Amino acid sequence: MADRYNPQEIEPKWQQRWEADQLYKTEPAGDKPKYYILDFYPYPSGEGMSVGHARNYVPTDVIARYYRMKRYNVLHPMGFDAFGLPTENAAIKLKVDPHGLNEKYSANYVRQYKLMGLSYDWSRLINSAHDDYYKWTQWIFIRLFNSWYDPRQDKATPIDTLVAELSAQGAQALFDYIDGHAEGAATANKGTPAISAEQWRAMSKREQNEYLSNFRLAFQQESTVNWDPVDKVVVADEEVEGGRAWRSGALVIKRTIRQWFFRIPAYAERLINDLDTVDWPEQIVTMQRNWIGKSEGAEVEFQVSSSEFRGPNESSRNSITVFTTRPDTLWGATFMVLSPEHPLVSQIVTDAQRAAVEQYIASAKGETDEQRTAEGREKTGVFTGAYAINPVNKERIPVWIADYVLMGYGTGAIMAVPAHDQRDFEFARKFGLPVKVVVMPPNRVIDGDTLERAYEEKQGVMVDSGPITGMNTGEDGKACIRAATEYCEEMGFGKRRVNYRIRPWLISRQRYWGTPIPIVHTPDGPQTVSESALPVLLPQVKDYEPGPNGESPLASIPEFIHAPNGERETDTMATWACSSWYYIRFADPHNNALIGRSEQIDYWLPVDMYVGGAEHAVLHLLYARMWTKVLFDIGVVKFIEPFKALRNQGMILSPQKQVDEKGREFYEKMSKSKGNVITPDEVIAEHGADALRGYEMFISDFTQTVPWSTQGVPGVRRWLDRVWRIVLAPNDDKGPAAQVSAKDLRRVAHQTILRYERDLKAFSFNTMIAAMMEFTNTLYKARDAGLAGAPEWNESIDILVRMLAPIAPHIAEELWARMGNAYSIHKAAFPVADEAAAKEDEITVVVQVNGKVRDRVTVPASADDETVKQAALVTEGAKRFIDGTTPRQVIYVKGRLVNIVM
RNA sequence: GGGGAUGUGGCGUAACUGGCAGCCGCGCAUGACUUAGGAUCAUGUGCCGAAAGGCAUGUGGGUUCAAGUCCCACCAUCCCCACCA
Repeated sequence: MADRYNPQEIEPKWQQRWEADQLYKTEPAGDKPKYYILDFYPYPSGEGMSVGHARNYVPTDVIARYYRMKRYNVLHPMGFDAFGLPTENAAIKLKVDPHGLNEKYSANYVRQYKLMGLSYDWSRLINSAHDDYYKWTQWIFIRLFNSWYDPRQDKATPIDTLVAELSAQGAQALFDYIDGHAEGAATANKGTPAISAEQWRAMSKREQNEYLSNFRLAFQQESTVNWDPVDKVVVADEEVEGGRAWRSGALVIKRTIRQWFFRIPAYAERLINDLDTVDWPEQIVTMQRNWIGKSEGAEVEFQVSSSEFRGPNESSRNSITVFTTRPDTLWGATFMVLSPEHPLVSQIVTDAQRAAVEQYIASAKGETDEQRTAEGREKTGVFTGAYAINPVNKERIPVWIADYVLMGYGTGAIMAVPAHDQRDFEFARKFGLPVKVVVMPPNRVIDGDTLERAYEEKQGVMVDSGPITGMNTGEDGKACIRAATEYCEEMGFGKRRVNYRIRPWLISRQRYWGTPIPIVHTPDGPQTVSESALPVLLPQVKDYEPGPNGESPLASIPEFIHAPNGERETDTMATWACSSWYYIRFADPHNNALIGRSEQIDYWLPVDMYVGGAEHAVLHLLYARMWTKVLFDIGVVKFIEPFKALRNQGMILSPQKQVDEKGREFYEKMSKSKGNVITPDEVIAEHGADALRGYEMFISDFTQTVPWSTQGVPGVRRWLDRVWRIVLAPNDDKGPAAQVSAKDLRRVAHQTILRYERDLKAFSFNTMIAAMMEFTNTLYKARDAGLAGAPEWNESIDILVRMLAPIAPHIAEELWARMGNAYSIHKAAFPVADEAAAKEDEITVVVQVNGKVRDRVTVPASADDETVKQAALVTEGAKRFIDGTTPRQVIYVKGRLVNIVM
């Protein structure tokens, strides 16, 4: 009798041996086919990992191990997203250095990973807070700063090319091109003037730099941003949820500060189009598309009526440009609305309305996003006193300001068509403005009573609409929109325009624990630190608290600020910057001279399989895609999408069932504060890493959110125990005799290989484990049939243990050794399925009468259709129902069933 | 308001192209072996019914020889976006 399966004994033993032998060290780049499988690198928290974190690490490890056994050259690395507020806040609270905390937390993560038997190549470990890493984050920042997006080449280009163009011919040709191309607007900041070459040359260096920042891919701009009063830091739009900051949960307030941005809108079109080239979950692709928010429509220019205009400069002609997706409803525009922040407001407001307008602007500024967008909130706004002329029908319409028009979208101004837009309608009703119907739904007369919900009608016939009167909007309404746009273009007051919802990516943070921005502010404007001077090191500080007015802690260190040519930038980069390129660094992680040798990058990238949580759908995954495209444009990488395939794992919840106030059952997330965290450490201590790994895969469909079950791990442990016994002691504890032939056993073995590989590639890990359990059960039956020791038996055991190796690497290694094989099973080949052996030679066909199962019949797999039908017709179950009559129809579904229709 | 997902035994789930609903596991029941069992082995386990049989995949319709799967309507839950013109 063999000794018992004891994971506590064999797991540490093999883990030490593997580490000593560097068993999982990546092979050098070469001609072998490669497979790069990557987990979202984690932020290492002081709490360590829960069993929920292992939900993706285990399956990716299984895949990595599988591809190694399939003789691929596999890159499976790990790193840490170490910068950021949680560590910094912990450091402030504990009054310690965040550098030290980072090392401590990361080391604990590494310990836990090793405990789980994960096969990362630890020689490639990276940490985004180490200066040999953030040096290259700074290097990319410099490239962004020194680039702009040339719409004529449709790519990022050195800023010097723009400087040369400006001094030679000015910006007019560039802006003519942008105006003529509906998609080109995101190249420059809104309102950038088209200066002449003379004007450019007359500018001071500082003014020139100021002008160029309208084009740079990394630029600083005064801007109203979300301010988190608890963490004392600005947060990006993407980090605000329901008016509250993502991390601290504090209500954000608006603040106007100079901030650094990346010009991600310039890449909007490519970020949408290239989604067609990736194998990602449909849901994530949709979310990215919605986030980028492409809208096609038109820009239309409205002249401000001169008779009412009493601005400081009587002779200037003001006009308001609006963006609309419904130019066909232009004839129904009965007023205009500007955003309170619109620069034209102060110029067009009449003296009589000035006080009211200024008061409104002031109160709008003081509001939080939550107040502004609260559910059911009534529209607010103020009349400016000015009027505009609707260019299509020359009607004089009033110009209002209201906070429901956002400065950040479109032109910050709209034409209001209350008959066909809900928001405009609500506004018109509140302030008694006229409503004019221009799209008449079929079979319906719109009068005062039915006006209320007229905007819900999407189709109809155009009325009172000049040249498009009488046109039918049709199925999609595109024809009228096209006709109206063409009319505007002919008449010269409008043009086709594509608009994107996505805003510049806010990247600067007024905090200590981040990558310093490699910029020096000189009298001539901001300049990048020279590449040879990188990295700009994060200095040691005594106090990590941000200043009372939100200054970075770095601002209080004179030695840091001082640079030969000016003052250093004291903001740091948000961690999104670090994570936007780390997957590239793994190709050549310790190169101090280059971001990575191109032969390494070209061999390993892009990532073949990227696995992590769906919560990063529009944050990290969008930013990383933009950086990849910039690096592609400037020739650093040769791929346009960083992650060929993406999969999202579901969350694991606490096993304790809760009941809400309505009596409904639910499960909570695991969290330290709720005291319901289950750690891999405790599970491994009791049942071993292999059982934990097995259950992480078996628990549910990979993408599903599911509560942990404390009963589940022992169930898998029991299976491993059964594997242990059937391999090492097949003749102990025999059951009653069973009917399994050697051929049957061999067939199941080879069928299991096929199922295993199919399920693994489909991320169907739960059914993959189920297939392995079934195979194990078959082996027990085969033992009871007296097959132990037969050649087919030995082959099956060999197959079983090899297939077990990716799932449960420790027990597989131990069994492999005890079977007398040479170390290591993880260097052995994966079994190859014999398709012929996997084929059934008999099939059992279900016999249905009128769709109900009445019998079943077993026939040779080679039997032809007629033979099977005849066999079915003469079964006892069928005969009882046929009862001498002739069936109307007999349907045979190959290998599955015969349906006799009476 | 817009977009998306999900709904199957007591529980986690499975079901390939429209073809036997419930694989695998948990739990439970009975038995065996045991000084003992939170070990192991065997058998059973959707519901109703003694059985024959009938009923079952959120609800109601439809298509089909055949529907968990396709179509229509509805209900419930969850996620994302949201005064985005």
